[in-house]
Amino acid sequence: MLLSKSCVYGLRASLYLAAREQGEFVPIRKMSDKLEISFHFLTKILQQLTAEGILESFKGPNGGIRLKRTGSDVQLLDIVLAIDGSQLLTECALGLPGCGLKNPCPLHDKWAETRDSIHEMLEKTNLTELVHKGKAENLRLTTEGGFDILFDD
Amino acid sequence: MLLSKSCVYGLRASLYLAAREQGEFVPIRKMSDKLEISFHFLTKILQQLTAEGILESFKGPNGGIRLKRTGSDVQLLDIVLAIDGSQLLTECALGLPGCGLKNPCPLHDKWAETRDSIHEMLEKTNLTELVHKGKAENLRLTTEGGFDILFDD
DNA sequence: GTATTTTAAGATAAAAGGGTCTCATAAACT
DNA sequence: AGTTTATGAGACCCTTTTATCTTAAAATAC
Ligand code: FES
Ligand code: FES
Repeated sequence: MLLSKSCVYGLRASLYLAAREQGEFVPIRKMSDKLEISFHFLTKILQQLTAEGILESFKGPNGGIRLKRTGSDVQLLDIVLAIDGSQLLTECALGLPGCGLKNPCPLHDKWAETRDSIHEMLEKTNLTELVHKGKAENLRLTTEGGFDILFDD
Repeated sequence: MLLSKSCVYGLRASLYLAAREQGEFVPIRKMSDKLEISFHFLTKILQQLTAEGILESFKGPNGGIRLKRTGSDVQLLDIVLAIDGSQLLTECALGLPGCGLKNPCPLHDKWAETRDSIHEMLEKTNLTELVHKGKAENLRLTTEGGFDILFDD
């Protein structure tokens, strides 16, 4: 798989937050219910994103999680790097150490090109952009439900 | 990681075979030594490729493994599909079931495009092509050694 | 200050991927 | 035929990822 499950959950949760009112703290329990992700597992992932300064948390009643920056200021790449790290975008396709530093492998040129296109896609796509699209076309963030599930509280 | 370790080992081994004399059976033990892959693990992977009709095996003394078709007739995609299956090229970037069949996710359009570029790269690259390049520039198939390690018996 | 709501942190368990080992099978040579 | 060389097939183990559970800590409301 391109992205780890943790990373995918992180992306789904971030999109969910970006789709809600800016400034509103959303409890993790609510997110885990809506997005059909295990509460405890999601909690851990959100902790990583909070530690990286992408999300912000608040404890106690009326607490929860929200975006720290605006959705248009968070690129998919930020989330992928925070959770999966940079391996996908730096590693050798044949698993050899030091891609780009040492003598390359036969696949290097072609892979570097493909890898750059992945990098560019992640770097140039922000949350708000996807949320607009998702709202307009009622796309899904979960197995069944459309984007509208985010709003029926 | 884009490709599983098994898949990467399968690719390295296939490149090794394509670089050797067509028709020569190479013992797995020799390959595992040259390519620095565990013998038993490599054996399993090669069995998969043999079952898929990409490689051919022969038991007993002077036996081993060789390509069943010519190197120019084996695309990287064949090996990736045989070992990792088609998930990478068919799955939803957000891990939702039924990408392309059901209502898409917000990332679908962008991911489908990126995914196609991966698909195209794997589909249009054959073993012989990479072997030529590898021989000409003495590229590496292993941590340290160059392509020449394939030939000092 | 006590109860309630919520995140934080860490221990633990289940599942998957990666890797090892053993025995069986086939072919060749003597 | 028996020994040697080699793949085939399966059981087994280790590590990482994924997921769960338990306890702590913080903030609020009363
Ligand atoms: S060295 Fe293999 S992809 Fe760069
Ligand atoms: S539905 Fe998500 S990538 Fe196609």
